[in-house]
Amino acid sequence: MATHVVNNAQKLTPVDKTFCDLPPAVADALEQEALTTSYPTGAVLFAEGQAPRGVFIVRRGRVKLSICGSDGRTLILRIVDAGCPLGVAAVVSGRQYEATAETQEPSEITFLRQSDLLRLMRLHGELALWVTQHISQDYASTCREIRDLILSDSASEKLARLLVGWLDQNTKSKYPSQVKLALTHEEIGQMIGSSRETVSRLLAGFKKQHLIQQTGSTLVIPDRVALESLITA
Amino acid sequence: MATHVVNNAQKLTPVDKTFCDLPPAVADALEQEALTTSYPTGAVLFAEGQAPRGVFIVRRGRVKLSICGSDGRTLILRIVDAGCPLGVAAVVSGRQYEATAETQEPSEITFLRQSDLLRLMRLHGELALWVTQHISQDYASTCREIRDLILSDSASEKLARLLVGWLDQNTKSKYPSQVKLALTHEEIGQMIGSSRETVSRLLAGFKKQHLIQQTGSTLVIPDRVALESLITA
DNA sequence: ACCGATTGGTGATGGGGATCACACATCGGT
DNA sequence: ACCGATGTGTGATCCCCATCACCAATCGGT
Repeated sequence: MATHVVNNAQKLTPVDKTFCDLPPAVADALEQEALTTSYPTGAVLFAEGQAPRGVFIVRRGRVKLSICGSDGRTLILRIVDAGCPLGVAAVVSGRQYEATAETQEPSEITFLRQSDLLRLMRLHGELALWVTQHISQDYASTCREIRDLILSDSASEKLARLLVGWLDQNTKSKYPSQVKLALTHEEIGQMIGSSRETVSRLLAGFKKQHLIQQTGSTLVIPDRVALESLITA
Repeated sequence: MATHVVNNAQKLTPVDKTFCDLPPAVADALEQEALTTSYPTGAVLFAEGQAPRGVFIVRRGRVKLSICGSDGRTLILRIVDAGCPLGVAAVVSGRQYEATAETQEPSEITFLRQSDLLRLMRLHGELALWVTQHISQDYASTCREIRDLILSDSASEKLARLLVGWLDQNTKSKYPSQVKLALTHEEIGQMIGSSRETVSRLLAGFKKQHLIQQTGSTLVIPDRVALESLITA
């Protein structure tokens, strides 16, 4: 694991992002009922198939959302950053959690019980709307995931798409063509539905074609367009 | 197409299912604003990528929900029966429709404009909740789809799972081990992410193993357990 | 009853990637 | 500085299934 860049960037407030884009009144109401806890790396917030207990809101850190098949193989749905709620759909619908949530670094996470969330949703229309928006967003991103993973389907295309996607999250950073590689090859494989070895080989190939350069855990993508040209292929 | 079983079962009311599980007051309000139309087979209600105009509620008939990849291949997300709303997530989030909706048989469909839905949601808390529930449901089913399609991944396993799924929708029918085959092999392929030929071969194989019998467009699955045993494999 | 169009069956072939098997690198702790 | 654990590089092999190529069967309309 090349991770553990333990955040030293934010020490202004105890918790940097307040409750996301929620109006202060609602945020306060949430804060009243909620419980914020620190978790170490590898903590499982909830597991696929469990009955919903409540929602978890990532305040600091990163959480891996994954599902696993009958044969034991794992697919990572997405990596969730601070500001995002987890398990909302399950809590609202009362069905079991659709995926497993596991911290990828030491994280601070706010928990809100199912009953409290539902009550507050009834009280605050904005909260209900916020919840609904987030679920739709998750739905949309899952649909994209399906399309990308099933209709591709060369592994190199999927990997290229993943890398380009990472670039897109970095547009505001100082070096927008750099990406911190916070995942093992195995995990990358679990994101694109292929094996560790294939990822290794593909990355090597990309380097040989000068599509990427790697120094330590930093990836540089000099020519984004070249990488994108693999995708339509 | 072996379809066109044009429903002769329900002629009691002009539209059988009223607005699903909605309380009458809300249903009436919807009916006020909504517009119900008859569509022929093959009509496209909305297409992946379009800006959301409103939601479509299937009152009678069946609608195919699909996405398509850059290479033109198609994946059918699910077949939607009467009583279900379509395009809700897109309308609520304001993002583009995530999939394409196309009628599979002559259908009656109620359309409700985006602005009207949002206004009514604000007025009727139950409606907002209903919407949210449906989106969560779609989200859950999409997650299942991902798991089944990516983590399987022998094609026979996927097909077996599909067949068993069809059985589950029939539990209340007179012959719970029979399934009306309303899809072409090509479409089945698009549901499990494989080719027409593979589906043909697999079905032939299943017949040879006496896992299924087919007469006309009726499938009989004599031993559900045997079929399920393919899934864990 | 005809004929074009859509659907279904089945062989042959090839390729992409999973899997197995090792060796090397790197990390983290005591 | 050592050593086990974890992650990475790369060859060899093999098998599933997409694809191509045809033909048979069935449907649907006039």
